[in-house]
Amino acid sequence: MNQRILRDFFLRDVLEVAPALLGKKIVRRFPDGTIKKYQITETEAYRGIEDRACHASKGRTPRTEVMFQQGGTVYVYFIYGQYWLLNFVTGEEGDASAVLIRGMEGFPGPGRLGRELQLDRSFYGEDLVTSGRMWIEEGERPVQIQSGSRIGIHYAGEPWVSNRWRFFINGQTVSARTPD
DNA sequence: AAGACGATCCTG
DNA sequence: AGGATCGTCTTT
Repeated sequence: MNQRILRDFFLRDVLEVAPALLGKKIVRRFPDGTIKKYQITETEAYRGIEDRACHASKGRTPRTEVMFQQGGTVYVYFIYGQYWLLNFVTGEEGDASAVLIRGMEGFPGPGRLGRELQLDRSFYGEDLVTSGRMWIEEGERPVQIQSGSRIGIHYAGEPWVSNRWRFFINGQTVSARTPD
């Protein structure tokens, strides 16, 4: 039941992992020792260097470096001077794909969940399979999964802006803007 | 060295 | 509708 998700889960195509994460729980052990679990409600897939919306499409830089590691690695980045966004690397080493965690129960929105989880630079490169402060556990299987286009990537152009690579659980609060 | 901008959120 | 706020990348 409270079973940690292991490496194999993450070593698949990001388009399999992103919807499969819905309903699973992010488990966070905070610095004071308390442990909280949050059900994942919304995700987005970013699929390697060819995906113009994916940060890895800019190549290997200090920022994108961990995206090229094996699945199960955490990729966090700081944006708009305020928010740490949470991503899980997927696939084999070199695939450079990742899932953006866009919402979790009670905390819709990637910025808000990052704040709740008290993310910071130190999570860059964290391993979800071995970490003692953040990992993933099994959860409820979603009744229905919906999809839509990804948010905030207008610059990417076709087909990337139109690919329905955002996934969310039916009935859950989702990101602002029309859930086409 | 300087400028532009972003996988966001909050306020008015 | 617009401001906050700063790391990263691009351009000089």
